[in-house]
Amino acid sequence: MTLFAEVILSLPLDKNFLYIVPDSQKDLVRVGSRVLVPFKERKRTGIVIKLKQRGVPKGLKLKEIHAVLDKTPLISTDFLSFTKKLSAYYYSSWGELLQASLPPSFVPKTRTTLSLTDKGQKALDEETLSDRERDVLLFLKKRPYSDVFLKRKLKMTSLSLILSQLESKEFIHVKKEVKTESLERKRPLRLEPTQLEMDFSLDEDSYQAANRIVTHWDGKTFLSYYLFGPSEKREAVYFYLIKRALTLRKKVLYLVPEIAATRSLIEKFQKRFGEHAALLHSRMSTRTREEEWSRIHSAQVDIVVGPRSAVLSPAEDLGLVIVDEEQDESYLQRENPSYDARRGAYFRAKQDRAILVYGSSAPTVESYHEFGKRHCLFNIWSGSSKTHAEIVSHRIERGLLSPRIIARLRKAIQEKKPVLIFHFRRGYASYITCSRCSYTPRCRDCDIALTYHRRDDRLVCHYCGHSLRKIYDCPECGHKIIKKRGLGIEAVEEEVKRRFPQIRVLGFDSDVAKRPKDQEKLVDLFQKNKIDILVGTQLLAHQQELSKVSLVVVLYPETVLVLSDYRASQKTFQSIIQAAKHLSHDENSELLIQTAFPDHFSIRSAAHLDYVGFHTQEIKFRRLMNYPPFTHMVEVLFQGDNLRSLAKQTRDFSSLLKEHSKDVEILGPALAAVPRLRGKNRVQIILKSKKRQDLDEALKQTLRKVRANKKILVYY
DNA sequence: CCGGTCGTTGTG
DNA sequence: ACAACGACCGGT
Repeated sequence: MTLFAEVILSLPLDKNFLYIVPDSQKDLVRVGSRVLVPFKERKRTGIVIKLKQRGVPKGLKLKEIHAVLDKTPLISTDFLSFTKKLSAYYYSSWGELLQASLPPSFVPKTRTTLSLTDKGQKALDEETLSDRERDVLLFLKKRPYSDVFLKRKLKMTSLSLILSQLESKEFIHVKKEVKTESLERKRPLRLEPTQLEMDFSLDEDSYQAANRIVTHWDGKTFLSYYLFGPSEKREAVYFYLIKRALTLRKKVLYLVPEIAATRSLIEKFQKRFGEHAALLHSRMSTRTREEEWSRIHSAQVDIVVGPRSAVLSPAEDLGLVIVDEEQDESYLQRENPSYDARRGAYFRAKQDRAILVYGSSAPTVESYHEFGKRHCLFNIWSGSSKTHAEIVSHRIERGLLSPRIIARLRKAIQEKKPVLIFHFRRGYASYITCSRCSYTPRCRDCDIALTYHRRDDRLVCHYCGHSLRKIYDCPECGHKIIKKRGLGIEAVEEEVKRRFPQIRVLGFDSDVAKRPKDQEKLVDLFQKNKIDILVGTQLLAHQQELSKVSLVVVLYPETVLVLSDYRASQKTFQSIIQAAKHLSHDENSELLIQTAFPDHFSIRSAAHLDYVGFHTQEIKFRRLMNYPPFTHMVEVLFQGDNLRSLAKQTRDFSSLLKEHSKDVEILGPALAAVPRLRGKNRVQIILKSKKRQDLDEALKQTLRKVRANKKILVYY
């Protein structure tokens, strides 16, 4: 009897591939093993998801598995089932998701190296080549290159054709090789038991919450909760629950926003849990990541801490899954394979029958609604500070900073108190424009006005990063370009310096401090009172270790509000709350919000730190407009060079959707919010439906029939 | 007629 | 995704 294996490969396809298991490999291969398989003249690594002896379609010339890479299955059936559910929910490819869960070196594939032969060398002298062949050979004259690099560098269409011709003429040598490294490179484990430094001083309501969770926790039932309260109190409850999980000998998964993957968090965990904890984050070296992965996989650690991708970590037997700062959008992966780690955490916890705990001081409207309805939401706000807040109505035409703000700044400076100013807009001006003909420089690839950055005197596209030197004369009419509109953080910094030349002001944004290390440095300077006023963007608001101040100024939070996004109000509210978090708890601390929309409910309720008030209003709007959580919402984004063919593609897609739809609202096709990005046009279709099942049905049927360059984003 | 581009199709 | 294949296109 022949044995066959269904193998899943990292391709953007909803498809498995069938291979013959050669007799020599029969005893080795298992479901969950990595296998090296021939695929289109190359070798790729796949995961075995099924082994069978029958049910093989006839007339298919199957290939044999080349090698089994694992002595024992690398991926458990639980993990397979979890990733499958996640990929189905987000219309992502299962194979790509599985690949994303593994360190890159664990997924070897054929690498092609091209080099010039002696014969090719001669051919170069004899001039019997086409222009393109010549270009390729000249490039390879320097040194051998990989085909991928050559393709990027030469930007030639049908390069593969040229290469195969050159190869058959023996002008180049093609070397194909697969590097399979051994996985046995584990860091030796320090076995000394760590003295866990844990302080469980829970106040009354935190204790109530923790206690209720623990009472219903039997180690074999999936249950989920929401902790609504300030971060310090949430953390105390988390640690209480972590201890509980550890006594039950269960593992813990602790998700934090991307931005929080800082040294301080790492230190906190290593101090508390020592070698029990593994940390994952995006800026880790490949080597460290492999080591941490192996430690988690071999159950050497009890707690895994990391950003969204940590939901794909190989921890087994989870007892507790924590998602802190649940409102944070960095949990949503927008690139393929797209997924939302928040719902990922749900699938994961359910799979392992673990306890799932979300937490935030400003929850998403969706979660607050859902958990409130189920009575699984704990409000642990009691005893929190009474901040004095003030909304200053001000139109920017009358100057960037209102007189009232300036007066407060002056007072703080006199009292030698540090101040934090937030303005959620990078650069000096979001666009510049000619005062005569209104010409505005735009990105050549993205259809977006270029932002002026004064620090390096350049115009920058905030979508693709393309930049050019500032232009002073209008290319249309020759007039001087002078108007600067949509003033950003650099303008605020300049204004503060101009008003208060004697004090130390510093900007804090991704342009000043891109790397976490530089951010830490600036935070440290502020900590040591070497800076009087920090002017920052969202990046500053997210800094965990910033010392508390008695004056926080938020400028024009409506910059977030104007986004054409159904979550704009929520984002506005949340960004103010983020900023207000840096206020000290004493009586005199003050939050000032300067805005041109003083009556907008998201700004009003944020000023009073009144989440419930905000939620009550926002949920009405969501219900009225059929937005999540009252509907499930999916965005299908099409990208292409040619707008006309895009239009046809999307119209066809839309009419197919309509054919298969039952109770699905279809919006569009319409130009996406960013109509052009990196030289590609973008058109989107939005789907909304009360029942996820209806939406699923329509989309699945349509996708079966259509193949186009598109990206699917599931919002809820 | 050929070299090159573009869209479609299959990958086991 | 990527490569292979066939239709089309524009210069000669």
